[in-house]
Amino acid sequence: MSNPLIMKLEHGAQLTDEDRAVLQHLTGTTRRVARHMDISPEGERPEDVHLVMQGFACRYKTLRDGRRQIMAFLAPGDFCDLHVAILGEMDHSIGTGWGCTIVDIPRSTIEDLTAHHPRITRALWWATLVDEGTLRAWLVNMGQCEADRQMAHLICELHVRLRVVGLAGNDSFEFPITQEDLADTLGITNVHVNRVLQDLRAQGLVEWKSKRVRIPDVERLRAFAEFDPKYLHLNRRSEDERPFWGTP
Amino acid sequence: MSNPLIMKLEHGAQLTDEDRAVLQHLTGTTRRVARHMDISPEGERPEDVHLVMQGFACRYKTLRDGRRQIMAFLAPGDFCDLHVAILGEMDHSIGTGWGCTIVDIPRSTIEDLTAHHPRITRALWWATLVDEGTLRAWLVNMGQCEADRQMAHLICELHVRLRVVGLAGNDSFEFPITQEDLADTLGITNVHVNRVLQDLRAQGLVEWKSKRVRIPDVERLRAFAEFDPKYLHLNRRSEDERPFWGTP
DNA sequence: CGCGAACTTGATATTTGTCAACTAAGGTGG
DNA sequence: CCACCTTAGTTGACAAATATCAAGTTCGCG
Repeated sequence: MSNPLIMKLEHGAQLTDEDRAVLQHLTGTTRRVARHMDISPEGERPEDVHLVMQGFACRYKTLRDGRRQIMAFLAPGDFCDLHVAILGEMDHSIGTGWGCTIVDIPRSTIEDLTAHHPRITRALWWATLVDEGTLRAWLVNMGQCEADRQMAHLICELHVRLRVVGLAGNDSFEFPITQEDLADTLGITNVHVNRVLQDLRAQGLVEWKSKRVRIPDVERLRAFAEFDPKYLHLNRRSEDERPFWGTP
Repeated sequence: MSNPLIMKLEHGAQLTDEDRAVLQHLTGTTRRVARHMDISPEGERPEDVHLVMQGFACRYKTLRDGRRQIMAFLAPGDFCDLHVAILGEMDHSIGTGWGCTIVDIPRSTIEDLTAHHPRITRALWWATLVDEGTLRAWLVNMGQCEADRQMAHLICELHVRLRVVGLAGNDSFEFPITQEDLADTLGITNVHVNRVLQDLRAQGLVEWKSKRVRIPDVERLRAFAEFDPKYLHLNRRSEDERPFWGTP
């Protein structure tokens, strides 16, 4: 079983075999979205809920003068717009930075799900609240840290999140993003991103070569970034402690 | 009727008279919390849900070296930690910057409420999702805007939010916060806050004298800040359009 | 192999931070 | 009601972080 949604939600609630079966058979249309396309543009009132199955999407907002801020990376197992129905319409856009596979799930399917499966409902709200916690962590990061710490923190976060869905090894993961996109994420220029990365490489904290990120010493990078994964609220952490924290 | 919680939730769902009556009689212990006190410290697993009734609280996180980032201002009608039970424990702190009145509501009371009043439940989730939208707006603001725009944007947001609960007039409101706290909010130094404020004053965009903020020309400030209140998802906006947008 | 996108580098400008002093405001005890 | 004292706000000189602009260089793909 390698459904990223299930792998993720296991960390947010105690699922039963029945819950897992229900999630495994969530029906929807699977489609491949090419790079630089919008999945769900700002202002729309989406009929479907969108779930990332493979690759990465991102939440972003474009300002009038063309500047762009990326507010979240959406990895496999992440919903793009789960509860947007309550708010009415999207106040930002969802795009694929680099191409990904999406499942479009009718809103009614989700409503069915939450009407009959309380543990799943709870897990879905857990995921939403973790998204909010992640946003808070990004805000702290952006407000209080210099660019090198910010970058390191982001890498640490991605490492943990991708491990949860089986997409990161002990010390590395694929992350096909340009330095320009990173700049729009951290709120700095692409030139500065480049310099910061070189600096991290020179310090031996990060290797980042052609879409693959490697972290030679996870503990050292976490210390540098003052990274504490608590905000991700991965409740089954005890089980995963060993693999998460690297070489035994 | 001037219960700020009801005034706010009216914007998130269609409440009935019965809903309003239930909210009006929400039971809890009212207490006054002095300035610079914590209502709900990081790491705690609070028994009660905390609702601000008067004055301001803030969500914040302190880093090891003492730097602090304020992530939200909590005004009358705002819950501090409504859904924290799902996450397990607080990943940040709630404090009173400047003294406020809080109602401690037992978690069981909230659970009763959501079990029997679907419209209220929906309104409470709406409030949580708006908090998340606000956080996204702050992130965009912080990532893409210079300090003067950030400050202007924050003032525009507070103006709208305080109008909703009847605490702001057409062009002014009370906001008892120090420049130091503002600095921790925008991620800049207090010295820079001071200079930015003087700049805004010189441009005639904002008056801010002894805890009272006045906006001589709301439209002009909004244009300067590129402020669009859509992210606050105030659904009854049509009714309020006139007073919100100033002189007819 | 060639072309466009992504990445890298250098020189310089702007924004913001740091430090340190000073002034104004508000609250308290005499 | 005043003197004092603490806190908040203001100012200036200078340093550091980051942006801007412009020109390479490398990489990956057709």
